[in-house]
Amino acid sequence: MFDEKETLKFILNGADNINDVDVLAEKIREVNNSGRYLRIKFGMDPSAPDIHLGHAVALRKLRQLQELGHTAVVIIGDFTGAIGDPSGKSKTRNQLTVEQVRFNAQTYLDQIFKILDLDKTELHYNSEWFNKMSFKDVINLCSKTTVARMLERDDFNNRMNNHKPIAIHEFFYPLMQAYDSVVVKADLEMGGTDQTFNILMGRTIQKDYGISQQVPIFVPLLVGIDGKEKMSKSLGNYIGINEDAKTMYIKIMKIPDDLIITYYQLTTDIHPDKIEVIKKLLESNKINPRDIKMHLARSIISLYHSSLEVEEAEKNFKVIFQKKNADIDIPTILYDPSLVDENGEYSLVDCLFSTGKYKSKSEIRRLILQGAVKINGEKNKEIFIKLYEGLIIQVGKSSIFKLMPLSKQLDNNNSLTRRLDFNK
RNA sequence: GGGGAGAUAGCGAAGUGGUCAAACGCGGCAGACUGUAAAUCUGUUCCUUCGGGUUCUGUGGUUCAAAUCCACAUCUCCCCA
Repeated sequence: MFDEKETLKFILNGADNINDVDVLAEKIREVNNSGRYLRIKFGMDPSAPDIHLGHAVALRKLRQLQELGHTAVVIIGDFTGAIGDPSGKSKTRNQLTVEQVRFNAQTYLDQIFKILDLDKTELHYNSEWFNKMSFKDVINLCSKTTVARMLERDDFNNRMNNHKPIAIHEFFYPLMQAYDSVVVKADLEMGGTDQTFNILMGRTIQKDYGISQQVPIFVPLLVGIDGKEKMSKSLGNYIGINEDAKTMYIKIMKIPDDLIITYYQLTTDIHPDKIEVIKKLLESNKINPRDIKMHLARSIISLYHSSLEVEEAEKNFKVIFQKKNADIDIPTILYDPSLVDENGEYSLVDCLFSTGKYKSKSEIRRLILQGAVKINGEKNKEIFIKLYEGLIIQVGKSSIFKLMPLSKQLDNNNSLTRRLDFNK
C-alpha cells in the first residue's frame, strides 16, 4: 500500500487547476486497493534530440512519483516518431528516417535518466508492437473512432478551416499513441496540455480493448525564454538540460520577470512554501528582480551541473553583462600566427567564423559594422585587427572569446571544443 | 473522374517582361536606453575574396531581357461526381 495523499499532492503540485482531482483520486484508490503501485505512462516523440526544461517539468514530476514507489512507463515513440505528432501543428510534420529516430532515441535516453530513476522505469519502444501489426489490425484500430471525432481536435479543425492540408497518416498518430496505452496497461498517462486529445483517445481505445481506463495527468506547458510561446527547440526559445552551465545561466536571465515564479514552480525542486516567500519578496519591490532571477538560475543549473560550474556560470554572466572583472574560463578561438599579413593583422571575420557559431561571414561582417564587437572591452568596427594571444573578443551581449595561437592547441584541447552557443 | 485556383526569402504577403536581391508586416539579430528582462527609438536581415555570384516549387522553352510569358512535371486548396 502506498500513500495516496502524498501521491496526489505530488501529481497536483503546480498543476492543480488543469486536472480533475476527483477522478484522479478515485483511480489512485482503485489501484492502491488492488495492492500494487501506479503505472504512469509517459511517451516521448524523438523528433529532436535535445531535452529541455519544458520536457523536464513532466520528468521531474515522474521522478517524484517514483520516489513514492510508482513505476514510470516510458515509451520512446520510435515508430510514431516517423509519423510526427500533429499536436498543435499548423502543418504536416516532416517524417524522420529510421536512423534519425534511432539516433535521437539514444540521446533522449542519456538525458532522461539524468532525471528519472532507472530502476523504477519500464522502457519501451513502440515499434515493439507496431512492427508486428498486420494491416487488418490497423484497420481494426481505425474503426474505433470517427473522422468527426478527429476533426474535433483544435489543430485539425484549424487546418480544415484554413484550407491547409491534413494528410491521412496524421490521423493515425492519436490512435497509435492510444494503442500504446492498451499495450502497457497504463493507469495514468502524463503529458502536456497539448496532449489532451491524444491522452483521452487512450481512454477510449482502452475501453474498446476491454482494459481499465487510464486517467490523464496534465502538466502545464512551460513558456519559453521569449515569454510568449511554449518552450520548444524549433522556436529557439528553449533551455536544454544538456547545455553547459554558462549558456543556461544567460538564457535563464533572459526570461521575462513575470515568469520567475512559474519557473520556480515548474523547473526547480524548491519547496512550494519557500516559493511563496520568494513571490512575496518579488511583489514587495524591495529586491531587484534580477537578483531573484540569479538565484533562480543557480537553483535550476545546480540540478544539472556541479556547484563549481554554477559558480563559473555566474561569474561569466557578471563579466559579460555587469562588466566586472573576474578570472573566468573563456572559450578559446585558435588562430594560425603564420596567417597574419605584413602589418600583423588578420581578418576578424575569418577569426570569428572559425568558431562555427555564425552561419555566414556576411552575418559577422554585419555584426562588426553595427558595433556589436568589442575587442578588450573597446568597441571595434575594423575588419582587420592585430591578433595576439589573450585578446578578448566580445560579440553582442552573449558571446565572449579569447584568442590563442594554434601552437598551443595541444595544451588546450578542452576549451577548444567548448563554445558558447546561446541562440540555437 | 470533371472543372477552377494557387506555390515568392524563417513566416505572412505584394509584385504580372527590364528601374527586382524582390515593397510591406511579423519574427530574428545588433545599437542606444536600462535593473537581467520588457517597453521605446534606430539600424540590419541570400552569399561574397566586395569585383561580383546564386534566388521567386522543378525541368525545358520564348525573348536582347523572365518571379512575371509558354509547355510539361510535382505538390496544395476549392467546387462537382
